[in-house]
Amino acid sequence: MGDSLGIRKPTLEEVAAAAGVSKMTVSRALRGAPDVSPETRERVLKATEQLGYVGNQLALSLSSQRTNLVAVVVPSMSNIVFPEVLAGISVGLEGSGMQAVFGLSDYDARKERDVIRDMLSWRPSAIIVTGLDQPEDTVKMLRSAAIPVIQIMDLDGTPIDFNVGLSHGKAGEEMARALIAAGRRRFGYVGSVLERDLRAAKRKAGFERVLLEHRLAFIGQRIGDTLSSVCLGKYLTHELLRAEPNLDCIYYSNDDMAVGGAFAGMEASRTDDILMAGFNGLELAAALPVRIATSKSPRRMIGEVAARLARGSMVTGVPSSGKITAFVPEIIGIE
Amino acid sequence: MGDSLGIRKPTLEEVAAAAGVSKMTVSRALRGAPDVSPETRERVLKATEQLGYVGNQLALSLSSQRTNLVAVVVPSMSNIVFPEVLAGISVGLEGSGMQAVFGLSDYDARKERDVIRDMLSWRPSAIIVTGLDQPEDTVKMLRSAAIPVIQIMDLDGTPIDFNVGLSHGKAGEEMARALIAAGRRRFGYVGSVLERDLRAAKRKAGFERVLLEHRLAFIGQRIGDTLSSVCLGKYLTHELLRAEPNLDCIYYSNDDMAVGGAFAGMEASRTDDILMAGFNGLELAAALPVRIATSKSPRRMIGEVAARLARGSMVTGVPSSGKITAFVPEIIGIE
DNA sequence: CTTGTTACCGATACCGGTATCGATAACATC
DNA sequence: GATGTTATCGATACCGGTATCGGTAACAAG
Repeated sequence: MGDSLGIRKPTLEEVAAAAGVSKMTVSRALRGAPDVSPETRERVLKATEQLGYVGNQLALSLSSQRTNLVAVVVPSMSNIVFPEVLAGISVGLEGSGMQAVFGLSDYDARKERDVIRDMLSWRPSAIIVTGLDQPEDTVKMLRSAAIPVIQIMDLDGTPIDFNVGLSHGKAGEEMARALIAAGRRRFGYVGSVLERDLRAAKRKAGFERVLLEHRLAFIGQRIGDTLSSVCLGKYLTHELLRAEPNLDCIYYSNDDMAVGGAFAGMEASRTDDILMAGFNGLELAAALPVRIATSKSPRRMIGEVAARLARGSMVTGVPSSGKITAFVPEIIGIE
Repeated sequence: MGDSLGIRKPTLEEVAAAAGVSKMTVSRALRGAPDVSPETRERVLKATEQLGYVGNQLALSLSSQRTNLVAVVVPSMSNIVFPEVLAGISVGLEGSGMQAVFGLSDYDARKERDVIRDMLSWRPSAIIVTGLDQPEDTVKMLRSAAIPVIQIMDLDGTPIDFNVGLSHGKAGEEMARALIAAGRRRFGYVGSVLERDLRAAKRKAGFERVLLEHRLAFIGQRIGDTLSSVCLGKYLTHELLRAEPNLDCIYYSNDDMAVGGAFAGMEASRTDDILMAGFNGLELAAALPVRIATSKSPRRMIGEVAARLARGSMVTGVPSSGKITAFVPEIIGIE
């Protein structure tokens, strides 16, 4: 407990006593408000220093009726995507004095609702949530919070307030088009728990729409029942390659799975005649000894833009940018 | 702003008015305190429901003089290690009603101090920080916060209060011993910005101590000047292999770098005569088509234990477990 | 009928800040 | 000397909860 368990931290009142002024004057001096003489300010600052005074955000926020908190809810931390979004948010918040409070929903709508409720009880000045597919009661809660709701990552749906992301349906479509244009015809699919990762499901649906347009379809697919991972991707790919040896392309639910697929391809010596396609554009994918296709999602940027919107809301109550920020992922690794 | 910008959220007072009781009674009813008749409780709950009342943690915490916040400061989010620690913390906190507030230090001591200061102004009931090497003024600040300070990941140093992690010096030593026992003799090293990643530096120092014991030394090394990544590991490894073609083992600052190294080895067709050794035991490393050696660090577990300590502190003020929780990483991938 | 006892509830004082308005003193102006 | 102006500061009332104590009504016991 430090070396002073139980010793309360000094309050404004105590600093005031030490400086021989009222706490109101201390408050003004520390905030750099006018109406404080230079000498008094000096005395106050010295007393603050000596006592090691640290402001109390609880009292500040309660009193001033606004917090510098931004609530962030993401589904998972087990692949690098959401951490990078968080890093982007952290960078975007830098210098604003705002703090991110984060919670995990674990791809579970009920858990998400509970986490959001907990968050809202802190009266954050903005909340960033993942996706647009919250159930009705969650949406109602978010609306009645009367703060900007920033929905990130996804674009396919009706946003509550602000929306920063990309269309996963279109991303799937574009990838399919690019692969077909590159001559691929015999497609397989490898993914995992799509009923939870709705964005992956949207990409798959988009991909299939385009396949259908070309009178094509997935020849074979494997859906895992654990969270996506490199291991799972590798395992399922081995399975799929055994069952359908004549595939010339496999679309994966994301890059983690696709990298696993690439490893499986290497182990099966199928690196030349089959192309693995993922989603995200992980740094890892670029370093791979074999080429894989992927769509580069602007994860950091999404975080930064979301943070900017949150910042704006603190100053003006209304962010300056538009309601929807749409990104179009760049496809790389084909040809 | 939802559909009700500016509409203040209902307060206890308003719920009380709606239920026809005093706000004290509402407070009691909602907290499940005794001294409330079943009928009154019912009325209160209905009013709460109708108004969509959500408690105000600011007022609660200020009034009760304790928060359910746990501050967490980690250096980075750009590899999967710290996100997994955060996930562990999140899991460990589950059901306790506590919230994690997180900040990034970016491997920068000054930034870390500022972030910690900001965090402390929220009067968290515990704080989790990374490593034991905070400068004096930061330590002073942490001590005077009069809350449990939980230092994680590292063990080599003097903890402030609680310490959960492993000895990176020893981890380096053990890896060196294991590799030497397996017959490796001609070692190289690849790492990045060690003056910032102090734990990687400790591992390297430990590794070198054992090398010295055996009258060995790194034959060649490459130190990058950007953050560790798969790409960087691959690039530096190619460089090192060109400069020192007769190495039979390369020790890396972590698994990201080692995986990059493995890719370089594959590209240079050196998978049979040289072993790459990293640190962390990433899931990715296990899926690789080639074997690499690594020490499995219990990242999730460290997070969970830290969270448990934080929880304990909220109830009793003093966690029940011991002051130091030491893990010994298991070495895998040799033989 | 008086006196406890118990169950339930409200009034009041905080928690540690900020907003607002009023007070005081020093100085300039008439 | 009376008055206005400006700079500086303090007193007070909040913010939205909780802790604490006291009050009232109903019922049992004497």
